[in-house]
Amino acid sequence: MTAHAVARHEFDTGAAVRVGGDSLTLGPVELMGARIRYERDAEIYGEGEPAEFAYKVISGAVRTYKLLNDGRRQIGGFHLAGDLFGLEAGVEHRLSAEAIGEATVLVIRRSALLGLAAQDADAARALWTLTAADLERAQNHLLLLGRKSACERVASFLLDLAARQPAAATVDLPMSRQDMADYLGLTIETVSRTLTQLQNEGVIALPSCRKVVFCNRQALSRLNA
Amino acid sequence: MTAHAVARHEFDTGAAVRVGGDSLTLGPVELMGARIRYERDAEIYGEGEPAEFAYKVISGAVRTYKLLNDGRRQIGGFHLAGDLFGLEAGVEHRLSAEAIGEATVLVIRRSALLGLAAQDADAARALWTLTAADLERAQNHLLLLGRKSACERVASFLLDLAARQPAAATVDLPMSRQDMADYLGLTIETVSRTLTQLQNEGVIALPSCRKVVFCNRQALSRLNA
DNA sequence: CGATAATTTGATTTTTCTCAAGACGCGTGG
DNA sequence: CCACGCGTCTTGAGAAAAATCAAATTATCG
Repeated sequence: MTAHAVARHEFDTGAAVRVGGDSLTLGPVELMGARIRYERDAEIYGEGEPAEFAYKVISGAVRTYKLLNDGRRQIGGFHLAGDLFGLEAGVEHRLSAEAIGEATVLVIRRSALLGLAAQDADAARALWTLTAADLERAQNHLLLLGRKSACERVASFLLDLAARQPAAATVDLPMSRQDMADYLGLTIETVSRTLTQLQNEGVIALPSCRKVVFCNRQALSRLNA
Repeated sequence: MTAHAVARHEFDTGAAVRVGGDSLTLGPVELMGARIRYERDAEIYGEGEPAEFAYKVISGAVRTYKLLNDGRRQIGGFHLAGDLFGLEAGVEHRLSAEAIGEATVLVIRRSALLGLAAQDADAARALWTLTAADLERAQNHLLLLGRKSACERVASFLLDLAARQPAAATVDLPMSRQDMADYLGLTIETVSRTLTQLQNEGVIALPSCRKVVFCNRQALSRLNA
């Protein structure tokens, strides 16, 4: 597939729209979006709001989540540089989104995507495929929350994060223990204790609380079940 | 929307394809599928198998699930009469599917749907929307598994099931306690105890272990959080 | 350097799981 | 029609996992 096809049909707008660079001519102009910078914990959109835009992380990280009426939170996913989020088939956002630390995102008008999909079958297929990828992630997450132990959840999480980060030496945790807990269906104390336990077992090292080094990836994979 | 539009664009093949009847002329012929009957616990497809078909439940119920290597099971969803399942954007099934009790399903060739989507933007949009609906269900399920108590999980489950069943008087449980447990991320004992507890509190009645009567729907809704 | 927030650790409680036994339901065959 | 056997469901007691409450330690930021 050509670079142009990628830009048009997989909405890899990061490649198409090297905003700040000089390649604005690549990709259809409708896909251009403004770059927006959000500060730590800033809301990007709320659950139930009209889904006027989809987003792509340029730098930083974003969490999407749902709340129960008493404030309990379930984080659906963490979105790192290059990840798309907030794309909806329906008219409203089904989760809320917030910046974790400072984050820059590219904003893409949903109507532009819909218009493109109405014209171009490959584009429509690409939108479907993006949503299907979200679904697959959610289904794996269900297995984690429904059937894995705390230790297995943490191990799965670390491996997943590592697989998504280019730099392989040490994994960076852009999110707090609370965020991890709310993603893993645990408490911060359990997350912390589990990390400590993995460290004591020599499976990982924690040079700082936001950095993880894999000392025994095989042991982690076994825990991944 | 006309009946024809429904058939073409929402893949409501049950309406279009009254197989065994005489209305075979309704709807595009590609959407026709064979009716297949599965017996109790029969596998319809397995995780990782090529997704040659999508399915629609005609009668009975179907469970879709994932397994961990040691046999732990997470049920992703229960599919009742009228529900579509097994539709994939990618080339393989991401969960396994089995009949719960005896079930009849309509089989729809995936290539027919893809072909239609390639021709017809509305059809393509409908496929996307179906996958998005699955995603929404999965996201609500994540909140349930990650953050709700056993009692809240059971209450949510019963309300969800009731909302999907036409007959409002008593809710029918087509699945075993084990199936419920594997959907709710609990054990059969906890499910059973929770149902008993709700009965003792006067919130539900259990005329038989597969039937539930709501005695206090408001109390259930409160538990739904 | 100090204040504040985040993380870790400890003690205890709660929830849910596990193991075990008994009850119930259902189909089969006498 | 009833007895039996088998699978499912319920109930109980105890154990385990994770949550909660609390305090101490460490990191972060001005």
